[in-house]
Amino acid sequence: MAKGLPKRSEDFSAWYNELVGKADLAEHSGVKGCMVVKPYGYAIWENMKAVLDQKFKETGHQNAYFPIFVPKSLFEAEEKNAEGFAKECAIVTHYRLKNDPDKEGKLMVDPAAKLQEELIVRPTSEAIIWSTYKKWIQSYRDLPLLINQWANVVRWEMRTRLFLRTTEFLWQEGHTAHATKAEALEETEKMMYVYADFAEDYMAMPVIKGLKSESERFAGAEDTYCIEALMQDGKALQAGTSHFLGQNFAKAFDVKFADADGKQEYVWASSWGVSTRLIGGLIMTHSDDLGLVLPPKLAPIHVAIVPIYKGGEQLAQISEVANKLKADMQAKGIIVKYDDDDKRKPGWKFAEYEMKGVPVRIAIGPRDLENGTVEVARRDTLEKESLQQEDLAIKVEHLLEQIQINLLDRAKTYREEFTNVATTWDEFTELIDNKGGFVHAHWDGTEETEQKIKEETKATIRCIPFDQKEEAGSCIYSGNPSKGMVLFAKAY
RNA sequence: CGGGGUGUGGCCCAGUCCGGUCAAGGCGCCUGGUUUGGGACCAGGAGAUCGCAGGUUCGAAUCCUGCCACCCCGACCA
Repeated sequence: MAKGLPKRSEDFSAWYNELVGKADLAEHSGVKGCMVVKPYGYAIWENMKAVLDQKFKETGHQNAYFPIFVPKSLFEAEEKNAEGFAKECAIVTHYRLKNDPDKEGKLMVDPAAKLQEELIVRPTSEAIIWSTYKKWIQSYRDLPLLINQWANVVRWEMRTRLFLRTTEFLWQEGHTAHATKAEALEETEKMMYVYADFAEDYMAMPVIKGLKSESERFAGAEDTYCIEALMQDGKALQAGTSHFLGQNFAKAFDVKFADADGKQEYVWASSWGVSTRLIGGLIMTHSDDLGLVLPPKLAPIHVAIVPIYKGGEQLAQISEVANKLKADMQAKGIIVKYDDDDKRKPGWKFAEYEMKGVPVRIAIGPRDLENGTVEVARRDTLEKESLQQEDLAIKVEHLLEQIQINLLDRAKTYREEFTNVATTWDEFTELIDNKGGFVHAHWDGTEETEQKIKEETKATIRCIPFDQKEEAGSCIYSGNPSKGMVLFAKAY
């Protein structure tokens, strides 16, 4: 593993890219815009997935799986949704290759194997799912229908970045059907809270909950709820969205149900999703110039134990202590790696576990054998202290809790520092251009103004925060009346 | 889609302008030995049709033509 990372302060983008590689999270594949998620990175995703999956089930959802291909005729049924995604679709047109008569050993697309109807590789699954729901829903007794799917989707973006925006990515998408508007709205909001709780409690990533402006709304939605996080470079990251779809998809796919009075009604819908992008958010929220910093609740390894020894005999003595401590910690559900690999020196291992963001490192050497101690180093603050071996598992358990709390606190403090209010256009541009971060400002509510602000500053409305108070003001750009402030930032 | 790069052992890359012991170096890997409290060292060893296809030439990683792929910066988006 190579040494050192670029400094965040000098080139945040290069820092991020190199960190992803050096922490062994993912790498570029031979396929444009597509990544290989490596075991360590995938382990983080699995941890995220496990927690979210449980939360979805606790809120009454079931998992199912729908096809990756969407026939074009289904795809185009909900017009706005289709239009929104049309520019970034991969399309299957043929189903067979054959030997190329002109090029020995090469294959070509068999023109005889052209599909009658093209298949769209799902950029999202509303179409295929709602065409299925039509068959599943007849009566109010079939509602609510609460389904989640873990899947891959493809969006042919112009420009990609590992985890943050890849052509293919992993995500979950919830698709629910309800008898009433109120119920669908409640669901939409509920899932946004599930995401927000996950972001804060597990990722230690504070988020702002709010509503997207019309132009930022999901294609085909009536309303998009979102959680927005702030990265260390002052840019915002949309970390999750939950959409109230109204009856748009029900109407497009003719999904009606008989209510208790036998009257036919269109069902109400929501959809919501988070993706492997969360890993990008996790990285950019906590990590430092030494590498990844992971919150204990999502770290694949909680504790790495590094022996420091001279000769096999000493190693054996240390291993005895290490294995006992490891067993104690494991009994408390702490994931421990005892790294007695003789091919690496301690210094190398220290740097390696720092790069990989392991929350706690324990070193045990001859001094410790004598004193009955171990050296405990925490990744978040880089502090080291010597602790007695007695009750170490309990101490480490507490330490992991503290690290989890500290990471969230630190991220909150950072976000507070980089959240400001602008009352004039000058203040606004000054903040956006020079300081970065979130900027609260009055907006006249028009798409035109939103667009102009974006053109002139690159800042977009991240959301209309739920906890924003209603107050009369005047738009920082147009000077027209505003009903309240909204949240601006440059975004990923 | 514009702009800029890159493609050479598993990885990072030198060499390309100026064609000829040029396929160099570092990391990693294998063998042996010494080491081990912040990325060890010594000795020996294995590993490359220089992105692909043509062409020029006595001779091409190097020059010419065409193609392909990926990355980075923007516009578009999760």
